[in-house]
Amino acid sequence: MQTPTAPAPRKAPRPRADALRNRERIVTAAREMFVEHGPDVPLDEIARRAGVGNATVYRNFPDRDALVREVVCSVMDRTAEAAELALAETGDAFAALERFVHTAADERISALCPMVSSTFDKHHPDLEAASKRVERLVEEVMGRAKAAGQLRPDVGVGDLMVVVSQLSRPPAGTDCVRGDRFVHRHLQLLLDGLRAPARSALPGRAVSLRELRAS
Amino acid sequence: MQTPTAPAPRKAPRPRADALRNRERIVTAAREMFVEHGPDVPLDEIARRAGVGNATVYRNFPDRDALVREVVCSVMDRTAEAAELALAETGDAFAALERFVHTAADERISALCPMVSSTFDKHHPDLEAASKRVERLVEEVMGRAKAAGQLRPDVGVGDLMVVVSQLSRPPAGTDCVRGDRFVHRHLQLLLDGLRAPARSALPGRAVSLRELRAS
DNA sequence: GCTAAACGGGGAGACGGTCCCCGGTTATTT
DNA sequence: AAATAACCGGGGACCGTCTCCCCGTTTAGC
Repeated sequence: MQTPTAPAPRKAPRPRADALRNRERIVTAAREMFVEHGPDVPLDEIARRAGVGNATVYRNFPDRDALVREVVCSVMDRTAEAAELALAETGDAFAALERFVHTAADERISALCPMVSSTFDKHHPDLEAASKRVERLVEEVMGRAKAAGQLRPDVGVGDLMVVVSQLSRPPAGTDCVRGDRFVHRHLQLLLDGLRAPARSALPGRAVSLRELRAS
Repeated sequence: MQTPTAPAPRKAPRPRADALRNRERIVTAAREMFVEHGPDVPLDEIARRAGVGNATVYRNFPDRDALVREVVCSVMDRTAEAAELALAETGDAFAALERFVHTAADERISALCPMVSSTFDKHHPDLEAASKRVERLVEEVMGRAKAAGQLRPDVGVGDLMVVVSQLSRPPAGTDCVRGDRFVHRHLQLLLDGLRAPARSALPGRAVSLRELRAS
């Protein structure tokens, strides 16, 4: 009774193609909406933006947290890919870091703000995996720039993630069609501040991703 | 029938002392709540945080916009005072700028984010007055640092206000007791990026406060 | 072409925010 | 110190909105 073509060991009726496509569209829409309107945006509006019926959202995700988690994980993956792309740049190490920062902003890294929220399970396995991967890759990007004496040594992965998130986030209450007119400008300011040699001493200590999760 | 002691020209029954105190407490509470939870936070919670009954809020402010406007104006005044304080510093011009930035963050400058919101009357006279004052003073602080060759010339008042607001704003969805542990650290990074000579060219143009208001 | 899975719109139920009412309290006046 | 008027604060009604289910219709996959 085994269908040799389908590797379905048990109860794996592979979902329909349009179902997968819709799920993807929902995650994409949710990412944008979370960035623009915060994590409390009505699910019905996410559905509308995704071009699907509201029921499709509720079918795919048992509750809001599940959707938030999926969005956060997907953004982490995108961020990780941005880091890998930057690492492929074999030339100037700081240029690689710059590329990573600007790309991460475009990939809506600020959508993982809910990660530090109180009502959010930070210990979900998917999440910890994605988190580890990002931290390792970004650490690598930053490490190279530090080793080349181009990046100040007193900043951590957490510092970078928070600052880029904050700078690329749309201002509160904005119905931001404004887009990212200023974002890359301001990111560039930050990057100039990150260059070695440091022009001043920072208060506090370099922060890691782990410290960020520990609310 | 004139009471010579009270300079009440017409219908100016000076409000009771506790009424004024309560009004002030409400504005203070609202500032914190707007910063932490955005401009849509329930008015009842603002009342709770202020330690007054909800009716007192609705009595003092005809609608939400009135309260928001008052908060924005008060924060602008605080920011202006921070700038004046910085200008009093007759020594190093860039040190004055640094002092201003850190103080503005502590004074909750990010509470004037709603100013760029769509549903907000940007042409109210009180607001324009406060706005003018802030722009003039910050322009002066930055001008001095530029003249001294310490501040890169390709940044405007708008750039500074936006960046400081964004960096000092609590991450979305945070019930932020986290406080500003990292804020001053990250502001310092920014300040290092602001120093002359510029380490890179910024995309776009220097932005003024006016451009910011023009949604 | 058949079947079962997925879709989408409409609507019931519940939750939460806004705003008013009114009995009690407190500051001010003489 | 007593009178008076303004102010306070909690409770509750109204209303908009979000959530989530139901069911007739559509569409992918065999």
